[in-house]
Amino acid sequence: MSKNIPEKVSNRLTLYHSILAEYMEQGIESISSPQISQRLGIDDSQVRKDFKLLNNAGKCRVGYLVSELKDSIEKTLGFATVKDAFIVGAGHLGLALAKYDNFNSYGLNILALFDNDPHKIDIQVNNKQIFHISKLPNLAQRLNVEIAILTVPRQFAQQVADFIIQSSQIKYIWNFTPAVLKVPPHIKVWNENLIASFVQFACKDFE
Amino acid sequence: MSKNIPEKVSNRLTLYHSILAEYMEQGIESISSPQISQRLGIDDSQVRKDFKLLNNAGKCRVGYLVSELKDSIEKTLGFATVKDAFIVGAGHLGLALAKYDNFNSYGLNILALFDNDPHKIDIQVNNKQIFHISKLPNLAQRLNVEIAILTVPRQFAQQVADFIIQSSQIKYIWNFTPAVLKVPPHIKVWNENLIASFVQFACKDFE
DNA sequence: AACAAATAAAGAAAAAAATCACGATTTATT
DNA sequence: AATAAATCGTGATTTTTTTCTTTATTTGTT
Repeated sequence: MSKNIPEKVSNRLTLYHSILAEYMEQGIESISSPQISQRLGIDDSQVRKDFKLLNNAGKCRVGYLVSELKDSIEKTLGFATVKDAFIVGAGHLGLALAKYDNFNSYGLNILALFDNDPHKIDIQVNNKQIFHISKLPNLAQRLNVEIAILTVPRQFAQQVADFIIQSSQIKYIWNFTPAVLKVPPHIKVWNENLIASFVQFACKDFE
Repeated sequence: MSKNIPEKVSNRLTLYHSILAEYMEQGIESISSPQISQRLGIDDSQVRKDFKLLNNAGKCRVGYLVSELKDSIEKTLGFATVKDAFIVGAGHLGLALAKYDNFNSYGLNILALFDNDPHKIDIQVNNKQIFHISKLPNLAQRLNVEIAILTVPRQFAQQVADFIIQSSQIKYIWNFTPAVLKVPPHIKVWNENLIASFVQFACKDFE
């Protein structure tokens, strides 16, 4: 479905999507590639190339239809395909993600949180319950969950990853810890590397 | 200093750095490119090419010296150059970042947090105080802070950005909100786009 | 001492991504 | 009606990034 969209393109598509949502709210019906490119500081032909992948034709001198374009992006990026996930680690970051501004409308459905701190157990966050980590394998199986969002402190990252990998059917780990996890080949890890992100930010723009 | 390192490379360098820190802790003195490449699931010649940018020679049949390599990465990515920053928005995400596992050792020094909720004012988080947002312009000037880390809810993102841009000397915004900010050309925004990140994760690995 | 295996180094080739350039089309303006 | 301006679409070009290939070096083994 969205397999053939390169990473960089899908990154830009989500930014376009956000701008389009804004235009929708304001009742603006069309948008041009230069408008978008200026907002994002990129080349306008880049924007058109990206839109071409969506098979969404624009109109000369007018631009693209906001609602059509927005729908196309949602279809292409699979926002309608719901993927269930658990958050592992109910610290500030875990709670922030549990409350994150409509992850749901992007296809990510967070079902529950897990932690090992007894004080946190059974608390509800944004309608999601916090369970003890020992309940994870059982619940993952019953609810058929394959994605874990790892938000524990760095020093526990590997052991918690080991635990969920060997005791449950979790196959995908979205890793928010700075640790580079060691995992078997059938487990896919996506590193949300905030340090790297900051370094890129810093390298790109400072003199 | 690190201007000429491409984004992708600096991203990988931080991952290498994390692995190297782990090797250091374990007292392992040398590391080979295949070891690293296997851990990260990338090509080994890629690793060597990256290291070549660091001007750090390896030794055939042995590999690279862990400590030398780690130092080189730190120098190249400017971890020693401290950049002061404010966190704007003391919600869960803001607090998570304020407590984040040694941002400091990567050159990011968070001085304080800001919020508009009276209940949060004057609380200390990880030795950093939370101030009312109205104090930001003054403090930014006195402390000479040019970086704001924006962690407010999406619906307030633009107005808060407008406020800090026009009332203070903030020049760089690390934007953790899903909003695509409208800013004047002299302001640099770096989007930490969690939605995009998830989409890439989802597109890359699911069938 | 000779040989085999692992690895770095470096250049070549391939692939991917971004930018440029220009023709075609549409809308607005004179 | 003619002209101008804005914008799309797209092929060509350039740049960047990744992968492949080969050679040389080092270490361990027979």
